Amino acid sequence: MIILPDRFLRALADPTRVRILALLSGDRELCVCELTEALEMVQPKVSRHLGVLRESGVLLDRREGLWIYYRLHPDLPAWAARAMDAIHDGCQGKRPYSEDRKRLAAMPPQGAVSCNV
Amino acid sequence: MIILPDRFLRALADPTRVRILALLSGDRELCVCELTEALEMVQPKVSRHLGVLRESGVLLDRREGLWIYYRLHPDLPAWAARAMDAIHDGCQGKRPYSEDRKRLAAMPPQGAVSCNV
DNA sequence: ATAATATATACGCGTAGACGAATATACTTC
DNA sequence: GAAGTATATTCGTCTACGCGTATATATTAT
Repeated sequence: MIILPDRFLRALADPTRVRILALLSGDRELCVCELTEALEMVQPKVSRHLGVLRESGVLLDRREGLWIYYRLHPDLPAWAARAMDAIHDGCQGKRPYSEDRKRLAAMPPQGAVSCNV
Repeated sequence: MIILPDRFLRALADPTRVRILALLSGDRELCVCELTEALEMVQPKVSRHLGVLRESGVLLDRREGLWIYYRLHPDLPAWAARAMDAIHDGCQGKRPYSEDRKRLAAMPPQGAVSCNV
């Protein structure tokens, strides 16, 4: 899928989606329930935003059993990857992104427990 | 003004604003009527979008007589400047950005004629 | 002061999009 | 196949926002 600047930037134009991307930056791969818990949001809300990012080509998903893992799309054009990197930097040490990371880090390793969604 | 990723990305979430930024990238400084003509849009529309970009801290304006010149805000944090650069790359050679540039290049030098807005 | 030019703002309208709640789908296990 | 778990989608509602048109503001020139 060809991703144009227009479409790409539209996809990033929501606070929740920026938080999701901040969590997925740096080659992380997370399942929906991990995101849901780290962001402290209800699952349908997270899924909807993931859907927007997926359909605009920013994220790629992969199913593994019951879980669906999301990560930055590996075929992102170079300019988009650079932009994501810059944004990732911009989120460093700022709220609510650092709190999200903290919550994520405090979670038991994936698969250890069932989701409580 | 402190510009957060959230706010920054919101400001870029419109096709017209991306076109404006593509024209202002690379240390260009343009007045409203130049942008209006290059984008082939009515003046109030351009002014409104410039206002959004100005109020979110992405652009800085400077008055010189009747004209008001806009440019990328020189105090943009490093991450935001990098993001702008990446986006600029993403616009290279694509429509409608290259057409906008072409129209801009074809215009008589600024100040040579009065605006026909 | 008046006119002319460049830019900004106000107003009313229509649409896109975000939300909560409910429900549907997909997969696994028993 | 029935139950349980993870994720996605639908629906109705509400708000944010972009648009066109008209008008206001600011500056310069006569």
